[in-house]
Amino acid sequence: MLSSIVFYALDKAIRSYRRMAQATIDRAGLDITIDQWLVLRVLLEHDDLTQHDIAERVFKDQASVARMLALLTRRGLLSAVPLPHDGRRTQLRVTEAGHRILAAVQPIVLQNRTKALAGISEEELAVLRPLLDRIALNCAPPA
Amino acid sequence: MLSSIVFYALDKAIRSYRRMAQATIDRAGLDITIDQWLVLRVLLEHDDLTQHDIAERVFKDQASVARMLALLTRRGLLSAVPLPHDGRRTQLRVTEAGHRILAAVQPIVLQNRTKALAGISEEELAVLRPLLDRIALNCAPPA
DNA sequence: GTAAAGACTATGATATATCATAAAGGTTGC
DNA sequence: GCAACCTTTATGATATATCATAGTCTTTAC
Repeated sequence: MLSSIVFYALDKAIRSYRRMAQATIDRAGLDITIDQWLVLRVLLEHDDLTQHDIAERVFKDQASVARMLALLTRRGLLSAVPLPHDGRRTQLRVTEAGHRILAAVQPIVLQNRTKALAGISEEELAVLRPLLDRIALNCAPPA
Repeated sequence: MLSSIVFYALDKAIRSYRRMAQATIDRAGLDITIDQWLVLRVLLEHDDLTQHDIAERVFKDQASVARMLALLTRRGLLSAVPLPHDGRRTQLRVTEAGHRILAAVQPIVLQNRTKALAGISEEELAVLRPLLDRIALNCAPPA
């Protein structure tokens, strides 16, 4: 049975969470995806990252990050100022509008996490985390 | 920290697995995605499902399933014969080529699972499963 | 029987995932 | 200085995710 396979349950859990999270953001009238939110959050704290660095932090592909940055910039949530010492790169800064939307999304995300973890104890979470890390590690490319 | 959040670890675990799994299939010279494989597997055992039924089983969207079915049919892995008693639907049957690719992928998938779960005990898995199910349930729409 | 309601599939629009690669800039070795 | 190499970004191609909706067919209510 499909349902007996742990990877199926894994996939289902994270997808359920993402759907629920996006729905709550949409319902709040906020025009941003959770992936965009994640990237914007990272940039809030580090404005000197390459696309590759960002991709590593959010565990995405550089190409995906490139397109998300372009989108965020087009939407005015991010500004890209050319860096003087490296003609390839830009300094990425969250704009005023970006800050506003981050602030608006933040409490929603916290609520979502609480909702998603309802009925799960700290001890159980403490078991869960290393297992997930182990799976990721087992599947990581040889480097 | 991003890394301290269980959902991040969840996302990373399943993505790592998917990347690894797809890489092993590609390396074996098999031209199929793991999502297509999943759908094909379901159809192997049930050829009388609607797209909605299939979507539920593989936890995807009906629209995604529609496109995957079109693709699988275009590639000759699936055949769609109109059903006499319902002009909207077709009977979906895995073709000979479909059977061959399923058979070729099967052992790879088993190896991948083993690899991904290396160092994780049965008891740990027994803890993991209900936690994942609980998260999915907590996030499920009100119905 | 027929009109309304419902079920099923297909598709448009937009976003993300992934690989591969092109294009441009930077660094190193000499 | 320059050639070879490396880094960074952008983009093409294809697949999937999601919502919304159109189009078709079936069922239900009456």
